[in-house]
Amino acid sequence: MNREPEPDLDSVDLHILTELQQDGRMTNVELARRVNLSAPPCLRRVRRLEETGIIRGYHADVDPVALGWEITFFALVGLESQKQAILEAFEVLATTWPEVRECHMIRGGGDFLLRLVARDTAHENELTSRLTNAPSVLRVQTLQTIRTAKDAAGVPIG
Amino acid sequence: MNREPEPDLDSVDLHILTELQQDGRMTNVELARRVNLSAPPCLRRVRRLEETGIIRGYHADVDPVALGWEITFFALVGLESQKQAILEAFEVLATTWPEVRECHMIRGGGDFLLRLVARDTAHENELTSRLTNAPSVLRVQTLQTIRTAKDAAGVPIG
DNA sequence: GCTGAAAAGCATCGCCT
DNA sequence: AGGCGATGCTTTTCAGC
Repeated sequence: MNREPEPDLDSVDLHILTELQQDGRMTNVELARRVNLSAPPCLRRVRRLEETGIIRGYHADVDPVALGWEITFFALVGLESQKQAILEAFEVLATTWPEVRECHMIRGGGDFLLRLVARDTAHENELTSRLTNAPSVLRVQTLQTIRTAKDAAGVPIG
Repeated sequence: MNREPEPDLDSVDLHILTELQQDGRMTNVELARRVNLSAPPCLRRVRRLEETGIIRGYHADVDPVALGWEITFFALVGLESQKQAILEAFEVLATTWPEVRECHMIRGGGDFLLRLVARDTAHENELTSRLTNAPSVLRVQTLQTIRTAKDAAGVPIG
């Protein structure tokens, strides 16, 4: 799990990453077949990609609506100060809420972009006002997703 | 792959989803051990979750920086019209670019929130101006991520 | 809807190229 | 580095509770 010096990836590695990004539960035998390798060297490559931190993990992609999370929304939150302590306090608050799934600090000072899920409109309103009333929060702009045209896993490869 | 009527999930199903959301490559035997089941019923439950579309897939989580995508940013794009044809044309454009990883239509009319990756600052600037100059685009506000405090897979369970 | 046994398939190792 | 063959697990099916 280092974060280091560009561990040269050849085209087979990139092919492996493409496949696993698309289907992370594929068996090693199937993966090997797709990248034209026999199973043992294929597995060795996968392990190396995991150990160097290029593959950070594998996750099931669960449908939020099926689990009762009807609303996905983003919130652009402006804080009243860019002081380190204020920013960190907000991060702690945001990352503690289970409904906050992502919390990104935005360049330019004192802003955060959050992705949240809510069970319904009332819950969304409650989350928004909890955000608005949180310490040091100046403004909250909610961006409610009505349609997701693309939600690609990971990054482009190749 | 239906999108249907609340297929009642018991606590074991929720436990399975929690585990696979966290480690999507866990073997079925290990999963069964964690949810206190023997392997066959555990596998049947996983298959059922997959078939009903509650589990939509599995993805390797690949480190963008390790693959040369140094910059992740969001773009809030305002269009000059809310006409269906204009919105759809923009969606087609956005989803076609490999650098656009997510494209969400935002409630309130004519806005999209995109998540993009770029190889470097020059590439980011190029993408931003390609967006700004795209047909029907009125304004583009970029939100560059400088720090991601939380990036949780999926949704809260339980 | 579970368990347990059994067959088939897979992961993984050591050795060779 | 990749491939082959052997071994021990894992997956998967099927009978029976």
